[in-house]
Amino acid sequence: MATVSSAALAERGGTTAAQVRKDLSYLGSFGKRGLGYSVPELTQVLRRVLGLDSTWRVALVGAGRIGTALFEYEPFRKRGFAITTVVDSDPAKVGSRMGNVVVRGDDEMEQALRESGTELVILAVPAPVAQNVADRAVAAGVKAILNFAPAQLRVPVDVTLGNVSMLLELEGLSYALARGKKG
Amino acid sequence: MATVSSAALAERGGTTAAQVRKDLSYLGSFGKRGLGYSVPELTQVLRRVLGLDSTWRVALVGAGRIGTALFEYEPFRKRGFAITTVVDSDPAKVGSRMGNVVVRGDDEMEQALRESGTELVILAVPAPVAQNVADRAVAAGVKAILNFAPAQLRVPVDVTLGNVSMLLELEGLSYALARGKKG
DNA sequence: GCATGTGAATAGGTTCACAGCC
DNA sequence: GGCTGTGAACCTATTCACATGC
Repeated sequence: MATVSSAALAERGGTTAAQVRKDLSYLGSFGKRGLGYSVPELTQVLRRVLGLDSTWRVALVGAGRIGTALFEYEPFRKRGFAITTVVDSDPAKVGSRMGNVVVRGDDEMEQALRESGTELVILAVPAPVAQNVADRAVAAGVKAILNFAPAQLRVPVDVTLGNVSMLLELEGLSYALARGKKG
Repeated sequence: MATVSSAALAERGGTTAAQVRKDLSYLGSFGKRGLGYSVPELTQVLRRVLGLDSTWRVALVGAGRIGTALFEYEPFRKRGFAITTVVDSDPAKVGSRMGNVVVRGDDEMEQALRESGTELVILAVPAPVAQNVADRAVAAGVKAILNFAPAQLRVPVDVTLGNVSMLLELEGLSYALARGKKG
């Protein structure tokens, strides 16, 4: 059984079979009618499309509690996202090691990003400074930012921004709880 | 100037004025034509609707790196989300203190959730055990779960599930980078 | 026979545009 | 005059349903 049906994928992913088929159809038609999708072929196609077969230079800016946790976050490593540059503004941390990466100072950020050829920055800094750090990262040639700060960042169109909104999610649950009491 | 226009809100929030007006219109019509929205009134309404004037009992399950970081995450505290129960499966951690909260063992989880009257659980456990822990939390009366594990959880309809998908976001950026190289 | 791939139908959500009110 | 509130137009995304091919 090296094959999987759209219904099975939907079941796992919490969506519908039609949705799965429609989405996959945009990547070409490599399903076998009457059978389903070949698992090896499917993984290969998805890895390629998602760019998971390439290796991106990833830098972590902000080595506070969240940043440190992300540095060692297993799911990132498992999928091949290795953080090779770390920047922090705390002088006490600069020069120390995280794994085998030496923490660079905030004033060296642009240089560190450029010399490592970083394409992707994980931004784990306090909200008030997030926009400023993002601007500097963009100026240093970064093409994608994963923002963990609860702040609405503005970036140029050629830079991709991803947000991890822990606070918004929590507020969403608060909303649901408040509604639930009523209804 | 204790008033703000939909255009100004849109500017800050990275959306459009029409969108802001449409959304706010569902909460009643408390804007003043020709002026905008009263800031105190707007904050009050939003706080009430989001349930931020209520205090929810929040428990943290999983006191690993991510969990510990969340426990001390400033934006949560600032908005009034205080974690008053912590559970971890590591015997070395059980009985130790985080702030002034004593860490409870995994086998005490249901009891700890029940005796604290927890409505909301922050789930910061490894993906393979996330569903099992979620099921147990639901059985213990939890009504909302904020899941940090890269896993698609299944919960009853009367339980609200929020996901913080760090890995998915990162994969999304990988996709954008891969596309960007081509186009 | 069974499951994909895909046009057609539907639903959902965003944008337009303007009447209404301050 | 300026800005909200909202029906209508529009656009995007999901669901349906079935012809197609293994």
